[in-house]
Amino acid sequence: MGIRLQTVPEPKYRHLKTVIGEALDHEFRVGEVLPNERELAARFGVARATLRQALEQLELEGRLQRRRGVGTTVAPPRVGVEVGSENWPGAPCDPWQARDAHRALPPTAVAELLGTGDEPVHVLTRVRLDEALPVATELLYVPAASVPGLSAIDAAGGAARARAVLRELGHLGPEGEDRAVELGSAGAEDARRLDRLPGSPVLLVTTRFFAEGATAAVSVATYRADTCRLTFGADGAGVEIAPACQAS
Amino acid sequence: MGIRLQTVPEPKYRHLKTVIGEALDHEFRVGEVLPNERELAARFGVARATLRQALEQLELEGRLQRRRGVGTTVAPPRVGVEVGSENWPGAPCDPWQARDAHRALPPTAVAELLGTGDEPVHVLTRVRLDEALPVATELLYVPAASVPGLSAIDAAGGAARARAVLRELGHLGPEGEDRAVELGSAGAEDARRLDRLPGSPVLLVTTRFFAEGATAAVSVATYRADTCRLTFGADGAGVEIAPACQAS
DNA sequence: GAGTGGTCTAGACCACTGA
DNA sequence: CAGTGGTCTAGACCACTCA
Repeated sequence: MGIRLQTVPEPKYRHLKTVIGEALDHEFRVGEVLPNERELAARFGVARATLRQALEQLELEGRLQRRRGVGTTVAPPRVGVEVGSENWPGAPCDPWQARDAHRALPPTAVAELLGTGDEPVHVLTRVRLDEALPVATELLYVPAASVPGLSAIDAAGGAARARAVLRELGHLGPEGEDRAVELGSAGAEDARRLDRLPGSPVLLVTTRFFAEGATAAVSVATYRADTCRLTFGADGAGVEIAPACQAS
Repeated sequence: MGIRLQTVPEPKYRHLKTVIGEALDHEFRVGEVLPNERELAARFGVARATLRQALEQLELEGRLQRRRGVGTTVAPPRVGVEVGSENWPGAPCDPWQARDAHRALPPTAVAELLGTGDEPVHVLTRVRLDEALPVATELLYVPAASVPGLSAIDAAGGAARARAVLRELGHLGPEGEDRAVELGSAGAEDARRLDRLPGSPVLLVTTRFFAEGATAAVSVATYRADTCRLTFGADGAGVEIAPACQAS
């Protein structure tokens, strides 16, 4: 029989994806709105569910943006977000904005990384913006031992306390960090903060910060997978690194 | 009206996801097969499509594994794959296996990174295995200028030629690298090599390798998002890095 | 209130796996 | 071959946005 090039016909939704994808490249501009789903489905002669399967994949790839009640628009290229040489929490260039702080027991997975048994830790909630749009949310777990200068029970709550913890963290001698990236889906809380629906795909970045021979903090950051490209700066010579951090 | 805690009921599929997710934690072991989709849908009193929405998200999170003709099984924890201190292509610890090599025009995006205008480059196809299972595929683009020792038109094809290119690359003086991670979906080719369906979510890792003041090569690697957690080794003191690479 | 995408149903048939 | 997940249909209603 020779080589089997196309034993089985390509599923409709995949063909649709190709066709629409090409149309996006040639016939649409960034921000332009597509015809609505019922219209598109009719035009291609498929059920709406089938069309949606194609649109979902294009959205996953960051080519489309869909918003309930509004419509489907052509997405801009993903923004590069520097993660690799992310600054130590509390350092002047730290791109995160503190929102809140409280004390709580970390999830067991985090507790293991921190090596603090059943002790409660500081939990900071932070947000990372790009052009005023949220691109990530973060939970930063800081053991009490990492911020000895902080009065154990401080009445200051919320953002003010968060900044106090960060200030103390900034005084430690950074010794490096450790990172893992994996795919996840946004929980209800994260989805709200990222202005997405729960279940949207996100990139989960877990970072361990080391100082003075111990794990000083663990960060679990949730980046919008549709709009973000995580970048890890060059660690060699001859290449420009982001220059000085700008005040903002 | 006070605080609105639950204005709208949670969608069924999301509730299903929670319920099944908890069941996975408590009542199933890794590798165990779940009842089939029709059975589960009936048991939960929902349409099969609704059930599938829940299963899809659980699969996205790496908690389930579904295979046509076989069934749905509980997935093992994701494997950590070291990416950060990935060795220079052709170095002795390089975790990739060369499969093929040919000369071709790179995609325009890659051509821009390489800075080789319209010139064809070497394109190596490589695979990365973990425990004998493929976790990633890669296209490595190597400009002719990076491998001057290679006879321009060498009759040796396939894996042999790929190894020749890598050998030459290994002679360069590495000056660092540059990396970006984003979400994508597997193309037909990648899907086949990764033993997944086309369109499955993947982590796209684009790496620039620098040597002698120029971009020596660009790698576009496609990691299975369901089974992989990309790790970026510590760059500080006091933390163990992967020891010597074992011959394999 | 009109129009959008999001959820859901109850079917059907197909492609693939493994016994 | 029987049983699995994958694709597809033609509807329906809901939640949300914005004029």
